[in-house]
Amino acid sequence: MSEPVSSREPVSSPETVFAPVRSQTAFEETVERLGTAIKLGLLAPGTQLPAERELCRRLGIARSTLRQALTALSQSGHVFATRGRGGGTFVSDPQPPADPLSPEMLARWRETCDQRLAVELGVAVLAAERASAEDLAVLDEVYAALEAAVEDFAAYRQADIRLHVGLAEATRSPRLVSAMTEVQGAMTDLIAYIAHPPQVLASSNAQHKRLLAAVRKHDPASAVRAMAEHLQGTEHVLAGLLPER
Amino acid sequence: MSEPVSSREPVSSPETVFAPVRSQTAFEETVERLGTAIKLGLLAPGTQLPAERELCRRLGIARSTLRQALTALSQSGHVFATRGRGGGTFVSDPQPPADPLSPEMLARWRETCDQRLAVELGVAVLAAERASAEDLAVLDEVYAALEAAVEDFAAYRQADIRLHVGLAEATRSPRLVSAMTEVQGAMTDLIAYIAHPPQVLASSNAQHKRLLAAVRKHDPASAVRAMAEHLQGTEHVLAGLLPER
DNA sequence: CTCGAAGGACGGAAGACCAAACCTTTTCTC
DNA sequence: GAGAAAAGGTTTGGTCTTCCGTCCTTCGAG
Repeated sequence: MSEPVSSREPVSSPETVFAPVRSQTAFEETVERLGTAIKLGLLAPGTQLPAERELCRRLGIARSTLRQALTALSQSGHVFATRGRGGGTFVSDPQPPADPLSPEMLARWRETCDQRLAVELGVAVLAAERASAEDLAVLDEVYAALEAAVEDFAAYRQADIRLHVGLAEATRSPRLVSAMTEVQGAMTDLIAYIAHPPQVLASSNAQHKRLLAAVRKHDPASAVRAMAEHLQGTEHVLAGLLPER
Repeated sequence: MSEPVSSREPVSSPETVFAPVRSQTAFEETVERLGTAIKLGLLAPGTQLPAERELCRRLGIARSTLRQALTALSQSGHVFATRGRGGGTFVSDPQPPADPLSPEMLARWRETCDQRLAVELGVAVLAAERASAEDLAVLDEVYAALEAAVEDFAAYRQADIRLHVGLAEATRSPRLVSAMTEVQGAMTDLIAYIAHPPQVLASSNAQHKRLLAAVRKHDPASAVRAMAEHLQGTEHVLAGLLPER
């Protein structure tokens, strides 16, 4: 080497590189996955889960591990199981009350919003590029449910999640779908205890409407604008109620 | 129940909910983390890693587990270790040639681009909102290195990564930083074997310039536009050379 | 020459996960 | 009504990963 290369010092961020490596166990991840799917209503109350022997095969884990997770979810009241032929594991109805959100969750709320911003903007662009007619038909249905639910926050949030997850599915990108469900799960924990008067939900719906219109026109730029505005709404609400940083 | 509720059927996507749960071991995750940090140049050749006893503490894993990872990285030629006082583990210089990308990686290249789109758009918006004067100074430096490297793809790619990771750091959101490094690692694998003539790099730099200008003006909308255009460039190149789906 | 800091090696304990059975309960079918 | 079938519930044993602690080896600084 004739000459020292310009920048050989560590340019940045060994903090991120050497940050703790958190290895979630299969048990934990299963509880998380099924739990959020239930909390988000992706698995509606009353739904029957696949039989244990098939579910563990689909999840790629041992049956004993799956049973650990199901036992945990059953003890927390999210599912219940009945024995015998025709039995099975079912999503509880009604669901148990949400547990209070953890302090560390609350401390990192802005990071959660940042993550959501990324996922939602990406989804907005790709959904606008790729949504098919069938996708749009489904989304229109969900939007109708959304308009019908401005008076009932629980139902509204339910439909809201279905809309956003539906958009993610329209991108045909499994990773974005799971990223969306994950981030919506985190957002639900944050949003749960915040009052949402009907007029807020109505204005939120106006944004939904413009978002869907942009997707229908296959106009990614407009979709991004509508989505960004939509997200800013909830972020401002949170910023007003939660401690900064 | 007096009346069946409107939509109680599973609305969508049990496929995603019941998708296989991959449980990465601590060993694998450590190899991944350190390996990509090295491949991306976040840990430059010649850099000394922290001592094993400290590094395992920072990573939150046992020393034996860390040593497994270091042994793997040493056998693949990415690092080497010297014993005795003043010794340590160092990033190799030069680095071993990149191994050919796996077929499953190649098959999912579009998903990787989708993920990148989300991360980069989110970073573009938040960096435009939050970048400080110091952040911009660093980014300007990196941009200068970028302009000086249009003739040398390896150096260019190196600086390119530093720019994008630098933007992520400007968001002050650790999750976005790690998401960025992860996705850049995946992109590097895809990009490695594709010819990049100087004029392509130059036009790419024009987009970088507009991106930085938008960030400097704290104009998220422009930043998103510049970033989107920038990403489309590489995506079109890949689409031309890689099999669809 | 000695001390200390670094990598290197071993061995046991604990826990997560898996695999393959077998048991119990319930219901459907003949 | 008897039995088959389908579901959850239980037990056992084994493998693999990870952790923890201890000790060894090397070699530069003082």
